[in-house]
Order: sequence, then C-alpha cells, then structure tokens
Amino acid sequence: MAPGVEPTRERILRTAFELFHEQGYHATAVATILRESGLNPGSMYHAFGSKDDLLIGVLEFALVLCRPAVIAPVEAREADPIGRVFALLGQYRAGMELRGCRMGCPIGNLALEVADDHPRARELIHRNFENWAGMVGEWLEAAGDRLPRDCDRVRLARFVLTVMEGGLMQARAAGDLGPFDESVAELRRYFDVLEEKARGERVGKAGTKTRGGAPRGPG
Amino acid sequence: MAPGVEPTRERILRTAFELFHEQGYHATAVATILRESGLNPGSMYHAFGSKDDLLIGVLEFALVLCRPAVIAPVEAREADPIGRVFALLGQYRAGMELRGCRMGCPIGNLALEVADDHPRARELIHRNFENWAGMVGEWLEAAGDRLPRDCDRVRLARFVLTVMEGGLMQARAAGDLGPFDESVAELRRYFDVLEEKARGERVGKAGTKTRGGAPRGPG
DNA sequence: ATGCGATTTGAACGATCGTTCAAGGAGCCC
DNA sequence: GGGCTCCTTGAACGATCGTTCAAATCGCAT
Repeated sequence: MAPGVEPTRERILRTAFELFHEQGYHATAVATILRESGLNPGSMYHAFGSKDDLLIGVLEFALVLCRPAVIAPVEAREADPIGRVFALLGQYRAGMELRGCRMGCPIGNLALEVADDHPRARELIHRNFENWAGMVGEWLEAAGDRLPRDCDRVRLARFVLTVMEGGLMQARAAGDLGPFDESVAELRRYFDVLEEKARGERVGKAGTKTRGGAPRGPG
Repeated sequence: MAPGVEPTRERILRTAFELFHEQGYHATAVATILRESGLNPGSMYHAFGSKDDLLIGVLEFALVLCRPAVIAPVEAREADPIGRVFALLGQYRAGMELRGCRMGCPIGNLALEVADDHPRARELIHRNFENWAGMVGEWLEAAGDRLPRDCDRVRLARFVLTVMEGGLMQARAAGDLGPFDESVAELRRYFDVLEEKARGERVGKAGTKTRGGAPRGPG
C-alpha cells in the first residue's frame, strides 16, 4: 500500500464513527458512509459483513481510541489528578461548544439508540463506559488521601461519567451549555466537600500517628 | 363517539409513544404504529401531517403526562420533600427493573436521537426536561432550611435529572441496575452533606449571629 | 510474463420506507 | 332524503434502504 493512503477498513471505521456521532446509527445510511469515505458497496461488505457488523467495529474502534484521543491529551495538559477529572469534562465541553451544542458523546448516543436491540453492541458500549470510568478511576486512586478513606474511587469515577452524560444530554436539549456547566458545578461542589472531609481525616491522622506539618503529602 | 372508544388521535399518540420508547424514533416504522394501533395510513395522516409531526405530538403528549403519570404517584406515596426526590428515582428504577434494564427514559432517548435534526422536537424535549426538573425543584423549595441557604434549588433539581439520565444510560449499557444504584447512592451522599450543612446553619442561626451579608428572611 | 488470491467496481436486487389519494362511510343539520 | 363535513379505507407510489455478485483490477511470488 502506498504511504499516506489510509487502509480501507480504517477509513470506513473513521467515517462511520463520525457519521454515527453526527446523525445516529439508524439515521446514517450505508450509502452515506460510502459516499463520505469514497468507497463502493463491495469494498465495505468485503471488510464488514453487514451494517450491524460495522457498528461492532466502530465500538471496538472507539474502545481503542479512548486513551490516546481522550485521556492522553488531558494528562498532557493537567498534572493534578483531581484537576484532570475536570479538565476532561472541560474537554467535552469544548467539543460541544465547537459543534454548537450538538452531537454530544458518541458512545452515549449509541447506548440509548441500539443497546436494547444489539446484544454485542450493548456489551461493547458497556466496556467503553467501564474503560472510560476506569481511567478516571486511576486518577482518583492517584489522588490518594485527598479523597476520604471511605470514598469508593471506582464508584465515584462512574459518577463522573453519569454527570457528564446527563449534563451533555440536557445541554443538547437546551441548545445551551448551561445545564452541563451547572451539573459540573454541582459535581465540583461535591468534590470540594469530599476533599475537605479528607483534609479533616489527614489532620486527625497527623496528630495521633505521624509528625505534624503540612497536610499535603510530598509534592 | 361511543363510550370506551379511544379517540383516534390519542390512540396513535399512545401507541407511538410506547414504540418510540421501546425502539427509538428511526427504528419505529409508521407501518408498525399503524399495525399496533389497528388503524390505516389515511387515519394517521389525517391526524398528523407526517411522522415528524407525530413526533412533535408525542413530545407534547409527554409534557402533559408528566405530572399525572410520573410526579403525582410519587407525591401520593411519599410526603417528605427530599424523600420524594429519591422516591422518584426509585420509581424509574422499578420501571427499568420490570423491563429487564431496557428502554430507559423515553424523553432522554429522543433527546440523543432526534434533538440535533428536529429543532421543534429539541425545543419540546428541553421543555420536558425543564418541566420535570421544575417539579423536583418545587420539592427542593419545600425542603426549606433543610438545604443550605446558598444551595440553588433549581440547579440542584437539574442535577437530579442529570444523575438519573446518566445512571439510566449506564444501567442500560451494563444490562444491570448497579450503575444506576451507585449513581443514586453518590447523589444520596451529596444530599446528606447538604442536609448536614443546613443543620449547621440552623443551629448557628439559633445561637450566634451569622457572618456578614444580608441574612435571609424566614423560609 | 504468468498465475493466483485479495480487493475493488458498480449495476442491480428485493424489501421496506414514509406518504398519497380516490373512494366510501358516519354523523348531523335542514 | 339530500347535502355537507369529517373521518376512514386500503391499494398503490416513488424513494431509499441494506445487500449481493459477477466481473475487473491489484499486489506479488514465481
């Protein structure tokens, strides 16, 4: 293959991913995917047995794409683990703003449109969510004692996803980022409370166990 | 019209509402709506100019249905204003459980499927959300000084919707109510914190004078 | 050059999509 | 009963849907 020429399979996947994100699964015709990717039916049906198979491919594609395309940019820009959570939310916000409050989350959209009818797709959507939340969970683990001892990091990470998806949905319906911003603000307030509680736990611990000093650990 | 015979228009609306909820908008064929409602194309196109018009009708229908079908049962069962919030979430949970973690919220589904392409539908979905959150907001207002003074009731009501929609989405993807329950548990914890803070404000107010700024009048 | 599997071409298919409309009741006022 | 309006009937339409496949072409080892 000549350099710079995208392999057929990936070209279809990328095009389909974009179109599913823009229009949804059912509203996207195979003919449109072919036109946008500049390919013929036979090429697509050589790579994917059906439109449903293509959907599965797209969801596997998204699973692979998540860390490099979504998580890594945030980690590059923001070092603080809790700061990263809100930087991630800010990144989705920026995307929505660019697109005029349209489209939202590509996985979330498919979740509500196809999860009930395509068992394999449902499973992959679930894994996309778990993958996303798992990476946020790593950040929350890294936050260490800045979060309360009894705070379930995995659960809190899923909650971040909950707030993001719910916020994006309402922002899209409103045609305005207000509902998203307000949801994130409530989440921020929740995190503030958690961090404050953890601060209390640290000074209590410092008094009885280790030497006194700054509540924060080593930089 | 004979008693007990449902008017054509309402029969179509109810059938379409159910099918849109079960299968989504694009996946539901007009022919299916006609079959399920036992009507002919001409009857439907006499009442609604197009499938898109029917979608609008369904969203107006849902707007009217919200208080009697969703809010009223909760208010009948639970008297405590904050208890009502979680009773409402419990009601959606029960629905999801009955349906084997399928379908989710009928409005939320349409929000992600059609909001971008149907401006009038987007507006009505937005009004459905605002209506729902407005009623939850009334409960939060009624909670009076059980919530902190600086707690924006309207914003918190939208946050409840955010958590519900995000939780339903993940529960559907997981095929399990776990993610919904965990999201609601985090919200419960948030409410606990807010209520505790409000308790602190109440004893502070009863004892010493509050800090600067215009003190609020009696709730 | 030749042979051969992998890939692409693009016309064509049957099914289903949303929609139309001439014809025919149903109910009601005069 | 006649006439008018409102509503229903159901066959049929053109468009578009996802998909197929025989033929052509490409990539490459021999």
